[in-house]
Formats: sequence, structure tokens, C-alpha cells
Amino acid sequence: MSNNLGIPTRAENYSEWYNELVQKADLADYSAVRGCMVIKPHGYALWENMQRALDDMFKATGHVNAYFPLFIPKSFFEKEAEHVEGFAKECAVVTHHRLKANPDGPGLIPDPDAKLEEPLIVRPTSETIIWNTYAKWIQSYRDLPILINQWANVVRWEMRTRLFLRTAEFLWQEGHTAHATYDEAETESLTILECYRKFAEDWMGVPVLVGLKSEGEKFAGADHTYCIEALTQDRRAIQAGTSHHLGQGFAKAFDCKFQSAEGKLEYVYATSWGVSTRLIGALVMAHSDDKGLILPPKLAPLHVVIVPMGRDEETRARTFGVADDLASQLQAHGLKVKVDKRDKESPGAKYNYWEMRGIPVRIEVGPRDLDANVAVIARRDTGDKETVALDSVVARAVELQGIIQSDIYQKALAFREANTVRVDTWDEFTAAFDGDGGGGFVVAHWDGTTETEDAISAATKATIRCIPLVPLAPSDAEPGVCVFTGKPSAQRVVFAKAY
RNA sequence: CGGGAUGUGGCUCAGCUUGGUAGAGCGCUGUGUUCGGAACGCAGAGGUCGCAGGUUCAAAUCCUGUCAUCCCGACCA
Repeated sequence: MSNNLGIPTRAENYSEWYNELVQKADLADYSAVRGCMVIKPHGYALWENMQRALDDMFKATGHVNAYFPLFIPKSFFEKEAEHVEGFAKECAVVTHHRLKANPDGPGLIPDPDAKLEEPLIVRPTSETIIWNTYAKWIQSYRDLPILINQWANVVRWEMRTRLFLRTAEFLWQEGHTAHATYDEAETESLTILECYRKFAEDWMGVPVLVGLKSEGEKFAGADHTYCIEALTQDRRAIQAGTSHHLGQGFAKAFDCKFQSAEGKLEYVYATSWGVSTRLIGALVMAHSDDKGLILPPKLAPLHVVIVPMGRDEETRARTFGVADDLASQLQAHGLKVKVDKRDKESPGAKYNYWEMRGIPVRIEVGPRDLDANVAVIARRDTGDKETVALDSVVARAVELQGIIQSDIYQKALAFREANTVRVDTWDEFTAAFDGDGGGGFVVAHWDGTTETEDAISAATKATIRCIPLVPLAPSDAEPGVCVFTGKPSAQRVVFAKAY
């Protein structure tokens, strides 16, 4: 068994709490490579569950999976001006294809004779290689739409990294679609946005705001960007997914045209959309507590842990037997179950161990319970313990999965509501973002200009997280005056300090 | 890329001022007693003190250089 020391509380040091929790809950570890993390089996199992749910949604909406290269020729990158601007500063570049012994000392050096004619970029995102390919595939409106997703790793060379939230390499899915019309691409980007919302809320139990990014925050090269935004327990926003309507920008850059039914040559409309392992960070920050991780049952790699007790062989035979029996019954209900039979650990140590790892339900089976024909069930999210008749334990443990899934969502939703405020003056606005940590979601009027957005950001570190697609309150859609400039504003937008 | 700090068993750190046989807690291995919220005893394993030079009879300790990491700023899914 690994390290079982405690972690700081959220109140003591939220940032440290997160870092320690991610490691001690066995989600991830730092690696020998700067900025890159190792995703441990427990964390990866969580990611696999996320992938499965998302992949099913993509398939159900007509998408198929494919795979495009990790390396992208530098010249491809130079074709779309805004795209270059957005990503050039954080690209890893491959310049050689061979190493040789260093003639001037120990070790190896890139072989000067093996320099690539054209450098390759390690993909920070795949629009360019994909649109280069789509241009070959698309001739006619009959070839459209193309609805492809890929599960891949990407590299964005970040100055400062944080486990799951921002690392140089991360795992994600990126969908890339091609359409005959603007409206069809628009429908596509909104369809995916709805998948993301549904996944965040129904699977992760994380309530999200659904909205449009401002010009300043949109994807480099997009016509417009939609997003889902979650709130962490330290009251910061975290972007959990984005869906971009790319317009015809990439089609023009890669000369991707199709012949319409009327025989006219037209540029293709594009979308792209993605969610990453950052979702794991958002999940941790939304639900977990000072004892460790709290997982939503629908994504948990393990649903129930059973801790049998007993100091002598005879007692252990009894409790272990009952535990094994309960486990197989629970498995028959489709739950993943573990009986913790380690004999060097005390029951208390096992409770803490599994609580740190976020397992939704624990069943304690001790000799006193068996004498009374009961077992104790503890739920991870509230810590509540209940004594249940042995013949009702399985039904209750199954029932609790749904209850916990719903309760953690409701709790997170109540927290977000309690930390969403409307302000109308600059004094109120700055007061909301005063001090360390976040200030929750602040809903305020904005004059719609990038200049004002930048000035607000410079003054408060808060940025526009989104312009909600549906007003959070009916009055948010009423005109007003910008909180910063006093100029007319059509509607309120959501500000927050972001991860 | 600017400002600050730190590098000593797996982890957290002491030792450095004033040079003299490398330490503690946790974790790890074995073993016995334990077992209802982080059990205890006994016996063990494990460190070129970031790296390279220098001073010295002698360097974790003093000097120079270098590398790496962390924190604070500018950039970010």
C-alpha cells in the first residue's frame, strides 16, 4: 500500500489540496518529463469511462472515429493566419530524425546530416492536417457531411503546468466535421455542445453554463466558439469543453471546395470540438472534499468496496464469506465491487484508503453485524452510515448509486447558484473579484467590445467566460449599461476568474 | 523571458553558521501480537548529500561555475 498521509484541507490551501489529492487518490503522478504527467491506473480507468460515455454519444449522433498523424508539416500551420497566431508560441518542433554519438564529449546529439527538410510540428490540435486531407476527400456535395472524431494526444508547450488542468501533453478527443452550408455546421456545433452539457451534468454531476465565447476568447481561426463552463469549489470558472463553428476559414486555407447540386463550386463549412483530460480536473474540483476524491457513480471505476473484519480465523471465514457473497450479488447488478481482504491494514485504514480514492459506497461487514444479521453501509459523498438488514444490503447499495449521482449534482448546482451574483456598478464588480481565489460567476452588462473586455481583465483578472445561450435569469436579456464604460449593453454576460 | 527560493534514502525535512565516520519521522521488507475510523513490538533494507571544478590533511558544510525544480509576474484546453 502506498503513502497514506493526509492532505491539506481546502480551507487551508485549496491549490495544495488539489495537487496532493490528485496524487494520493492515485489519479496521476509527476513524470521525469517537465510538464508531462503519468496518468495512473485509477485515473486512467476514470478517463476510459468518460471516453466510453462520450464516444457513445458521438456515435449516436452519427459520428465515426478515425486517426490522423501526430506530426504536422510546418507549412500546413502557416496557412491559416489566426490559427498560426494562436498556437505558434506553444509548439514543439521536430527537426531531426536521427541521433549520433557526440564527437566532442559523452552522450548523443541530433545528427546534423539527418536534419529534416521541413520541420514537423507535434500537433497542438489537428485542424490543419485534417483539412489538408479533407480537401482530397471532398469533391461533391454527395461527399458531405463528413463527421469524424479522433481520440488522441496533443502537445501545447505551456510555461506553467498543473496536473490535469494544464500539462504540456494531454489526452482528448477532437471532432472535425465538414458541411455544405453554414446552417448545417451551426447545427452540428450546437448538437455537440448539447452532448457536452449532457455529459458534464448527467455523467460527471457537474452543472455547467452553456454559452458563446467572446471574440477575445474564441478559438484561433474560428468564426465563433461555444463552450461549457463549470465552477470549482474555490469559485473559479473552468472551461470544460468547446465546440467551434469554423466557418470557411480552413476550407479556404486548404482549398477545400465542393460542387453543389446546382453545379456551383463552393467552400466547405467546418466545425471542430473537443474535451480533454482536463475534465478530470474539473470533476475533482467540483465534488471532492478534505478526505479525498468523490466520484460520480456513473463514472467511478469501482462502485462498492466491502471491508470484512475479524481478528481470528473463524470470524474471518464468516465475514469474508458474507463479503464475497454480497460482492457477487452486486456484480450481478452491473456494479464493480472490491472486497478489501488485506490483513496488515486496520479497518480504519481501509476506510481512509478508499475514501481518498472516491469509491461511492462502502459496506462494512463485522462479526457484531453478522450476529445481528445486518451490515453497515457508508456513502462517500455525505459520510452518512446506516445499518441495513443483510438481505437488503444489495438493494440499498444499488439504490445509493443513483441517489449519490443525483445528490452530488444538486449540491454542486446549489453551490453554483449561491456563487452567482448580478452586479451593476464597477465598485460592486471589483469588490466581487477582490482578493485571492475566485469570485464565483458575476453576471454583468458589457458593451461588447474587446477593448473593454481587456481593460476589465487587466483590472480584475476576471474574464468573460461566456455569453449564455439562454439567459440565466429572464432579466439578463434586458438592455442595460456596461459595468465598466457605461455604454449601452444588449444583455448581461458571465465574468469569472478562470483556471 | 524578468523577480524570489530550494536541491541530503521512496516522501517530508534536520545537519551547513563554527569543515572531522550521514541523521529523524513517515513509507518499505521480515516477523509476532492485533483488527468497528489511519494498531503496536522486535529485527532489517535503503543515501556517489543535484552536477562539475576549487580551497583543505579532511567538504553535505567554505568558494566558483553549472543544471534542475518550485513560487510570483507576462501566455494558456
